[in-house]
Amino acid sequence: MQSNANSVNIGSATSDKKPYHHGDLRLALVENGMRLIETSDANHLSLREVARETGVSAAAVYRHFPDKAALMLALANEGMVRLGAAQRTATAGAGGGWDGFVASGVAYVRFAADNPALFRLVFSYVPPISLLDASLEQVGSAMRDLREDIQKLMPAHLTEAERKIAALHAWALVHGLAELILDGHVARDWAVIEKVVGGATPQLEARSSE
Amino acid sequence: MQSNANSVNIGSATSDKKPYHHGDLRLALVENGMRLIETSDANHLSLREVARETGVSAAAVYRHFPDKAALMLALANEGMVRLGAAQRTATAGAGGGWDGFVASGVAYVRFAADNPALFRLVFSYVPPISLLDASLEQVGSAMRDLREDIQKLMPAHLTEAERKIAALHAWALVHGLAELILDGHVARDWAVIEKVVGGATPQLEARSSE
DNA sequence: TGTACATCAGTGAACGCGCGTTCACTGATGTAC
DNA sequence: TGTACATCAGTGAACGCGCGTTCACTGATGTAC
Repeated sequence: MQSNANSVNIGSATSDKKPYHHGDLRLALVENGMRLIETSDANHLSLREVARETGVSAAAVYRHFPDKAALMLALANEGMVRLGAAQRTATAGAGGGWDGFVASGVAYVRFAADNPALFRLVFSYVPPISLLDASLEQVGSAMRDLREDIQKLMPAHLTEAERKIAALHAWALVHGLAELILDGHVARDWAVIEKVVGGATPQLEARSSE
Repeated sequence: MQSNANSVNIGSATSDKKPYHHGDLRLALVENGMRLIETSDANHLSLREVARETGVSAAAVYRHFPDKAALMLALANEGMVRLGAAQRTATAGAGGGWDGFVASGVAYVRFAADNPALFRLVFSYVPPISLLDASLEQVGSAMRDLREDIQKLMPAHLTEAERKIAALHAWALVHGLAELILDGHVARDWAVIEKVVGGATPQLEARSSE
């Protein structure tokens, strides 16, 4: 099945881009889109660019995706999956517990720093009108997994309400760090970032000394 | 000097937009730009749109700004100023101290929620290559003020290094909340947000119970 | 008070660009007889 | 084994769009004599 002989672009062989060989164009589009969005510094990815990179006409994309949003959603979904994987790897690597929790947070920030455009795509494309559309479901569920992963890592002695607040605090903290780094307001200083994510926050101290 | 009689667009009186009267077009552009960006839900503001809203040709903008980036920078600067003002008002309203600190953080989040496009413009347009350009200086300094305001509000008994970490923590926390709200991942539930910003974080508890 | 002139903030038409999307089409593939 | 045909994933040209920016221009304003 996976013969690599019958190239589609025999006619337009001038392109030096790696030509797409018959097989799964949908997959090739997503792969090339991911490569583009990992590489690119701009935070705008166009359908034509993905098609161009894949060595295929823009119209060909419409055989596999109803519109641009659907293509972007596929990329966002893949990004979401990778972000989750990076976090889980980090948690496991740190041996769980508090260190694992911190490692997971740092991994979140590092993922953003390493994949700026992808990170932004994930969070801007995931939940627009959310639950109605079926294709959004899988992305939505990846996002839900991420939230639940955070909650699972919370200290066990907290009440449900406390866990919710604490999880949101943790998420917002790493998300804010990520965004500030991407916008250039905060340096990629991992020693500092680890301290911020893992360190004690001043709030408790301030309260107790009030 | 501020005669309001000599309208510039006598010829094209078909427009029902409030016509621009001679005076300070630069100011009018910024004002209308601010109104547009406060209103708009999209996070893209075009030079032509601002000119249109002001009732003036797109080319007229170039009498007052060298290019689009300069216009956007002016808007970002104004946004920065307003954000700072909102925070200082909130701090003062809460009477300083810990409550003031929390109020300042909540004001930051609320400002973002109320002015999504403006908030994003501020943070994306402020620091690109930063210090080299003179017009960037004023925006840069407004940003510096904001950071210093945060640091000033930190508990006094911390060391310089601790303050730096703590300030970054606080900033990242509210910034992350803001972004997550703008992307629709977190609800505009101000009771919850106040708890997240003002509440004790789980980190310290987790560490002490480790 | 009147005339000649420089200044300069605006106009509006045009430019080239890249975009998302549509459309009639082509040519290879696989199946039915 | 050979022929007729349906399927369908691709092409490439075209569409309309809004954008940022440039350009020669116009017409009001203020000044010099």
